[in-house]
Amino acid sequence: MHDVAAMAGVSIKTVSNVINGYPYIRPETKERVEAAIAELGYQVNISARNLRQGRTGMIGLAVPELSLPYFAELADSVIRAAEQHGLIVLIEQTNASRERELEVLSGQRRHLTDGLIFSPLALGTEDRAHFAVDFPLVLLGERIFGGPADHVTMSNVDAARAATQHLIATGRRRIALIGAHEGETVGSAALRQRGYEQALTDAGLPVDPALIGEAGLWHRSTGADAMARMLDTGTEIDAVFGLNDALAIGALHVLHDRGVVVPDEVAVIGFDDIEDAAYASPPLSSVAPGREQIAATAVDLLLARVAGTAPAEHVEVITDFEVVTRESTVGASVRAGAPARPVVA
Amino acid sequence: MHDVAAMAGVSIKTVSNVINGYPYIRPETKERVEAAIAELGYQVNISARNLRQGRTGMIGLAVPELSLPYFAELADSVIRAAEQHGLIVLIEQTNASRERELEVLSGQRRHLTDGLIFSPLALGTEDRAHFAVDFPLVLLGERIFGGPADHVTMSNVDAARAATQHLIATGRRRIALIGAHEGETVGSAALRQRGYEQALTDAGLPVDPALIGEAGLWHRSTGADAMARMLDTGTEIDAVFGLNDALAIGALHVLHDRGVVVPDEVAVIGFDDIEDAAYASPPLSSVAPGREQIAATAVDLLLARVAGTAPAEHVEVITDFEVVTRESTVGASVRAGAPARPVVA
DNA sequence: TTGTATGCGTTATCAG
DNA sequence: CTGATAACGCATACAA
Repeated sequence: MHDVAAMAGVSIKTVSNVINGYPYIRPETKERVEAAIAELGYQVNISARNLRQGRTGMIGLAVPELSLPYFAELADSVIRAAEQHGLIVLIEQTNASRERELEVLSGQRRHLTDGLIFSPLALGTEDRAHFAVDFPLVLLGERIFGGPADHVTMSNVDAARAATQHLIATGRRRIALIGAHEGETVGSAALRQRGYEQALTDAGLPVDPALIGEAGLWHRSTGADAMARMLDTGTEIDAVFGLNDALAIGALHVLHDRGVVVPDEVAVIGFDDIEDAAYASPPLSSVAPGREQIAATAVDLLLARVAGTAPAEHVEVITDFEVVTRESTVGASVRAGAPARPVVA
Repeated sequence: MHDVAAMAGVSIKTVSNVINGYPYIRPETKERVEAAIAELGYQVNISARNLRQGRTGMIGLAVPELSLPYFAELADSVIRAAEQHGLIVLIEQTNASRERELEVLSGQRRHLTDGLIFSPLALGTEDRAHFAVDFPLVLLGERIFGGPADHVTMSNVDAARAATQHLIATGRRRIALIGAHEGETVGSAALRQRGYEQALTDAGLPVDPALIGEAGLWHRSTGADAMARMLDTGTEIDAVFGLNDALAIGALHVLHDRGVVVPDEVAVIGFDDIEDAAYASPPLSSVAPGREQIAATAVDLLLARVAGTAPAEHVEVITDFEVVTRESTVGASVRAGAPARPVVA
């Protein structure tokens, strides 16, 4: 910067003014400075600027892991949304470990970012207090802990109910649930299960514990395991509701392996509508949570919090969802009478 | 830091010494300082440290997009590898756009990171000069441009040849290739196609242009399109080699849709061995490129470059690969005689 | 419209 | 072993 000032024959302050677009500056001066900048290939030292301004232009995004397609796609969307505001995203993987999630909140890296978008998975009710942090924080997912922070989510209960209703509407009666978390009451698993049970009850169907498959982590492998266990016990089913698409794809895998025809014998629906879903064999019906909308909203909310323009109380945003029907629930043989296009819930 | 020093009754420099693990420091002093740090909840200001040290503790990772599973999994691995060294990863998405890839190299964000791991896709031979940058850079993928930078890659040619040989070994003769880039000579597409052609020629089989399916972007959708086009022209095939798994999964999707039985009528193999592959229906054979090894090597190489301990000439690392056989090529009916476990190439 | 001087929070130098 | 003090590169209050 000194060199640039010297070359342009101005003071360092003027260089700063030019860089930051200060308006009251003589065109010819500006031109000279810009020429010098180009000539010297000068670039602002962001560390110095950060130190001086106290802001970093970076936001954190903490997710379980990028190898889970849903979070990869979410990260993609968040990065794009942040880019719109000239922000850089710094991704942290928690591996859904309680310890790592607490670390994220304790904010070792807090000084690196202006705020954090956090999708917690492992933290439970007992960790409620940890969410009351003194930096801008937006939570993704249901307002889990009576929320001492802003949060953005779709209604898990409503969406799960809609998915289950879709199965019921296509004639299914013995609907297995894959991905339950026994004993949990506030997480996505519990909420989605609640929606499932509501749909059954509303339709006058019983809630059969034999149809509830546990799966701690929502991976393809755990979905496959849960499906296999259920089939092994001889439980009779005509549909599967995977609490996310990875679970559903795992289930699909096992069904294929056992020679069960989808959807003729068993219909399958997932949740998240990751890109995989559309290309599964058969294509997987799912619930689309409006990923882009979630990402954009979260970034906006976080920025408002950073800028101090957000309301004092914590904000809660509920985003839209959509039940997307594909061959896994509405196969050729069943398709007659069913809508050919995605159904908006 | 001042406050901590005051509370502990020492100078600010001593606090710094304690934080940075300077050895020659009286235990009781250290203890006092640590108590003060805990008491005040003090955390170092990373921006200030960066400014002072000229290093940021962050490295950049530029990939096309995270919604492509291969790059999501790669990012996952790179983040883990970087973590081992106490580094933070900053992900940038190029969308495989030439413009964005050049931007990444022009280094607007250079001062934010100590170095860059870059997986280019759009840049071609004519951009060769842009890779000669004055900051630590490690390229992922084949040494594309006579490499004015370090790079880490597996041998695309060898791996593609091995994949094709596997198809030939299981009795396939009309092997379609999906994902070709017409006219390209240096990118992954060209190299993998070369391996495919070598395998055919070695086996005395003809290289039939009708079997080459173009697909610019390697997405599921483009793979599906290419497969559909080829089937529409009535080209006779008994196997498909997707130049990556997304393409192969797209192809699988179309085959399923047309009622073609995999692998009985047509065998399918992909490339990358993303997690999806194992859970496709049927499970997809693929080439595993040793993702973890690539990530770890790239990070190590970059750090050596940052530390200045790397050799003056540019380094080229070739990583291992493995042909993983699954049901899509070795179905129940064909499996007899074929190895039951992954074959190491 | 432009220049001067100061401090952001650290770490490094060099005495003591 | 510890302390005083000078940078690091920038943005801003204040002057001119």
